[in-house]
Order: sequence, then C-alpha cells, then structure tokens
Amino acid sequence: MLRMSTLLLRTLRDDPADAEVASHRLLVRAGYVRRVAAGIYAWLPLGYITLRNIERIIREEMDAAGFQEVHFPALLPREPYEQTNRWSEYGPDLFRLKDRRGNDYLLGPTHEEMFTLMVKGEFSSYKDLPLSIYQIQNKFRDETRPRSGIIRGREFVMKDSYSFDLDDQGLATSYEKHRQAYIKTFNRLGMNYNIVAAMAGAMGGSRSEEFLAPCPTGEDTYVLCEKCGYAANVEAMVTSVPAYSGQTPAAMEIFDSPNTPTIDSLVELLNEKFGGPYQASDTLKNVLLMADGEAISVLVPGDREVDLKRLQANLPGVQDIRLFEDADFAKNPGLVKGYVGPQAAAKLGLRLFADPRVVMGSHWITGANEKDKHVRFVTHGRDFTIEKFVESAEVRAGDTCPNCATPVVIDRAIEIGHIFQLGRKYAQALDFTVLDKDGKSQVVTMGSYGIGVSRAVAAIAEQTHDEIGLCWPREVAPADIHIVATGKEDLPFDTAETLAKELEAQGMRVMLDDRRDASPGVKFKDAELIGIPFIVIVGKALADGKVELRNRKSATKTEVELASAVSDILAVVTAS
RNA sequence: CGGGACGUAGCGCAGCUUGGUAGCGCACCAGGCUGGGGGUCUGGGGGUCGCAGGUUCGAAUCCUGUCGUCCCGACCA
Repeated sequence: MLRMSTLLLRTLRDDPADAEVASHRLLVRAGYVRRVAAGIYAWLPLGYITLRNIERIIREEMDAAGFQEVHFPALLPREPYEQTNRWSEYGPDLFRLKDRRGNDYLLGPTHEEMFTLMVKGEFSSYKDLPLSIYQIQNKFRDETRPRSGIIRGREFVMKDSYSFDLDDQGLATSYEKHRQAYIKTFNRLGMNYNIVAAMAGAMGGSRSEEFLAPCPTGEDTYVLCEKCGYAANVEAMVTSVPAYSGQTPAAMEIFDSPNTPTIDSLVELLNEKFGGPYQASDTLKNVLLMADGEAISVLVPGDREVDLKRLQANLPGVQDIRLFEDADFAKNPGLVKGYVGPQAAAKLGLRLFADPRVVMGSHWITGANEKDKHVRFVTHGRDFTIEKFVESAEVRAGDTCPNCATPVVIDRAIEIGHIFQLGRKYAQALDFTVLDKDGKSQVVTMGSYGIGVSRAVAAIAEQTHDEIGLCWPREVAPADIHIVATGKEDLPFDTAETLAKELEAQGMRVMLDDRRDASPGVKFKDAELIGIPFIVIVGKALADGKVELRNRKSATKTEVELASAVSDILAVVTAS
C-alpha cells in the first residue's frame, strides 16, 4: 500500500520554469520525476511505479508473442560499432568515453551489433531460426538539444527487439508478429495511435512503420487519409500525380524579367506581361543544394518549398544536405541566383532531380540562367531531362491520398514505436551466417523493433491529462484507487485504513492519503494532480454510513454504503 | 550550429538601471486556530547570488571571460 504520509513525494503548486509541455509540467508537479541534468531525469516512487507498469505490459506482450528477453550492458566497447561503421556514421549523437587505458567506449544508442553478435555466438543453423529477442534498457544519445522533458531526453528507457530469419519471407512473418504484438501493447497502454508508413532510411531494408501517438506537442508530422486510412510520415508520403495530358507546348521563349528574383515578383510580372491568370504553381523553382559537397538541383513547382528532411530521406546514402549559400554561387559562376533554369544543368555539371509533380511532358516558366531573363514553355523531356524523380516538396494538408485521391489531413504526433525490416546490413558487417538445408552459408536477415518506454509515460500523460492534472489509464496508473481520509477525528482514518486493506485483499492496488496534517482541499488537489483513476473519500458522508467514490476522468461522484463499499467499489473499478 | 532569453534557498520569483546588513511566496520546523477544495496567525531553519578574473574602501548589482540551462530553428535508429 502506498501511504501519502510516508511517500517520497512533494507536489509542487507552481509549474517548473523550464517545463513547456503538459507531460513535463505535470510529471514534475505531481512528483513523478525530477530533472538531474539537461535531458536526464530521475524517477521518484510514483513515476517509477508507472514506468514499471508500462514495462510490465510490454514484457507480457513480448513474451506472449514468443520473444525472449535478454539484457546487455549500456556501456559498450568500440569494436563492434567499428565493424558496422556506426562508430563514425552515428556522428556526434553517440556518447563516447575512454577508460583509464585510453580505450574507446560508448553508451549504447541502440544495440543491433550486440544482439547480432550474441545470436552469432550461439546459433549457426537455419533450424535455430526464426528467433526474436528483446531487451528493456537505458539508451543514450547526446542530443544537440534535449527538449520537452521526458519526451526527448539524452538518457531514456527503450524496449528494442531484433528478429533473425533465413529469408525475406521469414522476415516478413517476424515483422508481422511484432506489428501485432505492438498493436496489443499500445491498446493495453490505453493510447490513441496511428500506424504510419515510414522511411527505412539509412538503415536499409524494405518496410518500415511508425506508431505515432497524435498530440499537438509531438515532433513528428504525418498525413492521414480519413477515407481510406492511408497514413504516412511526411517523409514517406507518396505524391499522387495525374498523368500529364496537355498538348505539346510551343518552343521555349526567353523574355525579359527585370528584378524578379523571387517567385512572387515573377508571377506579378507574368500577369502584367502576358495577361493572367498566372500562379506560382505555373513556375518551376530550381532549388540548389549541396549534398555531401556536391551541387545538385531539385525542381519543385514554384508554390512549394523543398522539405530538406523529406528530400534527404529520399536520397539514400546522402549524409549531409544544405541549401546553397552565397559562397557556393561564387564558386559556380554559371548559376545566376534567382534566374536558374534546368535547361543548362548538364552543361553546368549539376545533378538534376525533380519532384514527381514535374511530370514528363509538362511545361514551365523558369529562369533563363541569365540575369533578368526568364523563359517559358520549358518542357520536361524536350528541354531538360532529370536524373530521377525524388519526393522532395513539402507536404500540405489537402494534398491527395496516393490510394484514393481524397485530400489528406496533417497532424503532429509523438513517435512511440518504430518497426522495420533491417535486412542483412548488420549480419553482413558482422559476418553472421547460418547453414541452410543444403549446407550452404547464408547471411541472416534481421528486423528491428523499438518502443520508447519512458517516452510512453510522457505520451500517455500528454494524451490523457486535463487542466487539473494527470489522469492515467488504470493499467499504467501507480494505483487503482486513491483513498482520502478527511477530518480530525480518528474514525475516518481508521475506516479508510480498514477499507484500504480490504480492497488490497481483493487485489486492488491502493494509495492511502493518511496525512493528519493536510487539509481536505490539499488532499483533493493532490489526488487530482496525481491522477489515479478512482478516488474514494472517507469523511463527511461517514455520518450517514457512506463513503464517496469519484471517477477522476469523468469527475462523477457517487456515494456508496460503507457496509458494501468493498464490493461496490470493486465492481466499479473492475468494470472500467 | 544560428537566433532569443535566463542562472539569487528544494520550487516559483523580486532585488541589478542608480554598488553599501540578501528579500518575497510555496515547501520545511515549532505552536495556536480551522477542518469538504492548495485555509489562517505567531515564531523559526535554510542561500560562497553558476564559476573565474577585473574595477572599487566595498560587487548579487559595473566590466571581461567562462560554464550551464531554457525557448525557436537546424539536427534527430
């Protein structure tokens, strides 16, 4: 039984100054967590119970799916990460340290290498597969800017699983098993979430989905088709483009366009010069970028911006991408800032990519590669050719669903889970093979599956809190019932004590506010802030032989006879 | 890494412009009243004012540097 009189807990009346998002504010105020350093948090008893409840649910679902739990150290040697090249690839986000002999170590950001090596050390036959193993572990990332409290810390708790299969079909099956296990897990956690298509990204692999908990303070943006259910991270959103059916355009025609370095100024001039209506979407924007030191051009309709994240995610292998700067223009005198066109890209040595909207046969108004001159009727396929289409333009609400052409909505969310088919990258790098039926060595194929455990505490708090405090789903709450004794006589306290013990005997998890020195108002406020789903008040109503039962979420209050209180409360709680 | 702000008691803040005994609220301790919505009165304990230099008879306050933190952006399996 949790007793408020002795619990290591001091609720705060004021919001902490450094907390912006609701989960952070409330978890600190309600005494669940305390900041230790930037992006590093300690868990007080209430918070730790909540965290462990989530871990327990995850374990139960992983075990039920037949996955086995293992555990690795957080402190790891450099060598395996050297072999997979992640020691350098991971960049400055990797926490690195040296021991007294000067050897390099790291604090694990994810454990693909260790899992692969563990299985490699034990198994060497196709008969041993498939295998899925998982751990719940603290992970470390030296984020440039930790933020939003528990949501994005530098140390956090994560459940990561890895599957090992002989072939792609096996991987697909393992992936699906994890997907189902995740659905069960997040349902039990009482979360609202969407499963969205994601980019497998630099990790390689063919299929990847994210579990996103919609929430205005989330850091991920995704699109959702409310008609057919298509959902995708904006990076993975597929542009739907109707086939181009326009007539063959006239030949290119250069015209004077003084002082029109921006799309807006160009559109204004077009309407004056040629009669309208012309729109930004009639023009072609040539966005110049440096990709790993190489100049590239990306073509997007003039009314769209390039989404750098989206572009990079769709240009596999590119590590670093940034917009052209004045210094880059200086090095490429053929490129006239504000008047760039794709016609001369090849001549200028630019690699040319285009958003799928720049369909073959479409014609555009674009720069003439000459100051104060533009050109119209520039036609894709006739006047320029591209290396390939690449998803790169910003995604907007109202863009059409690639499945059913319905306008999509855009929403923000917290990423709480990510599953993806890794393929053979790690097994290859670490030389993990098994013998197949024919006695031949085969590189195994892997999947990797993560759940942000500590982040889930915050995500649930974000989705379930209200103005007055936290409001947990029962299975994750630190207790089922919060019993408050009020008054100055012994009777309510003794009664509450007895009631608490009887409810515990029935399997209920009980928190008892047995503080003699706190006023009723303080106890009610604390109970609401802490957010245990049911609150029982033993006080005034005792005079009529009753206690009061409140539902934290709905704020409904009912009085029940003390004589039947245990079974009445039990019935209400278990029905929830 | 760019832009902005802030470091004073466990938490929230004032004091700094104009240098002179470090203050308020919450929390904490002792006692009284109150006892169904963070109630009230009296009395207390707790801070090398982020750190290091400098100016000055004297620095929380002025100057220089440095470290840290938060917010927006960039970045983020």
